[in-house]
Amino acid sequence: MASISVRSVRRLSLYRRFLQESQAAGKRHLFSHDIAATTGASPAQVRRDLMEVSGHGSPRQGYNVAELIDALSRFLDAGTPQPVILVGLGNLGRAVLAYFAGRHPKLRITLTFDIDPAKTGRLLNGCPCHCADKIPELCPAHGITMAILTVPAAEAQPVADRLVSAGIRGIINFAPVTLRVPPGVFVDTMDFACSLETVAFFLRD
Amino acid sequence: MASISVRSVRRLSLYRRFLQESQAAGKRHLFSHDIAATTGASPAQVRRDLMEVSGHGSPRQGYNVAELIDALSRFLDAGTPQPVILVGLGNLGRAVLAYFAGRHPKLRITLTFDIDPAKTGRLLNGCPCHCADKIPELCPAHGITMAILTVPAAEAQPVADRLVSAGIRGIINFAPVTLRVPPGVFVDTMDFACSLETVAFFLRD
DNA sequence: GCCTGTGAAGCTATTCACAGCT
DNA sequence: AGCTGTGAATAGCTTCACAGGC
Repeated sequence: MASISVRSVRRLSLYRRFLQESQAAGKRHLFSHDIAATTGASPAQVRRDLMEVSGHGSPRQGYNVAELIDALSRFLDAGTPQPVILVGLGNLGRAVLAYFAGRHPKLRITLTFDIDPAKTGRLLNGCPCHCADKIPELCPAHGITMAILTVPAAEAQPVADRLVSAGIRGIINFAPVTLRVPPGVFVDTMDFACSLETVAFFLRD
Repeated sequence: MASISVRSVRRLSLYRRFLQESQAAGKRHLFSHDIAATTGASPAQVRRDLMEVSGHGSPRQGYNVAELIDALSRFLDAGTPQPVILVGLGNLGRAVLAYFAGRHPKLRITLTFDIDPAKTGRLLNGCPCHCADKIPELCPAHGITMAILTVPAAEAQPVADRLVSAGIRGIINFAPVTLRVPPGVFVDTMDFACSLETVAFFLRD
């Protein structure tokens, strides 16, 4: 497989979500410019991205929605569902947990961790919360490779280090910190302070 | 001013935050490779980005931390503090509100909005919550141009439309939806479902 | 010696433009 | 006629490499 860029994969994920919404709304066929319009890409880019998943469209009617969703899912999803952990059950952690609850068939938060004894041992959104000390034991035991990190900024790097040594190789980081991780570990930081500053900058003309 | 890319501005914002932390830790001088190492950029990129703000470093000691923070702030910040509104006080909205409370000298959430009467009329983190109906009245009255959108996915586009007609020109969107906005309005979507799928993809080899 | 600042090169991503199809 | 799929062209971003300075 020719190596595909992070940005293309991200767009493919976006296209799939839009296609699923369209399907729910009763659409059977869509053109590249339809997908482009509501996902913010150009029609040419949609077609080029879709080359990677080789879901063929017809010139007459465009893309068959159901077929394309299947092709995208085969491309994007692993065969088996992937368990994900969430570390840090503050406001943000609970919000993210609630957001993901039961939403994605292939990516489910199956365990959560916190250091606060008041939170451990309970269920939140049907999901057990363990003491963060258990990370090195439970992650390998459950074959978990992905984590969502919603701990305070000061904790983020040390917790990330522990996650990595527990076998985690993908992290969605909500702390306003650039994590240092070894090669082969993927991190995506949701840095909204940075986003806000960036948007603010471009409002000044 | 030569036009600068969104990505450069984002990195500059990241550099500044790192410099502020370094300053708090007692650092007076830093080299481009120090900044690069902890922000995930290359040293050459740091230097190139910093060309834009023309904060001059010396070959002997690198960059003077205090001077560079000043230069970055002059570049990134508007002269006066910028008020920001937050719309949608669910779990996520409250988490984001708590996160920003008092954190940024130039960007402050000054008003929040929700449609739930149980939430309106109260203070959250010292910030008054109004009924969403008041957006068209209050935003222009307070000269607000930026919004953080933490409403459910189905509400995001209609609310965004109302924000735009109330004069909002920058939106940080947390809903898993690509917003359609007129030219001149900046949107940054924090799409963590998408991020998680993308990270998951690259873990499969 | 080892840094910064920067032109130039190299690389990646996006768009163009058109052949081929229905 | 109007779409898809795709090679070619363009635009944009990142790194190289080195002159200049301490």
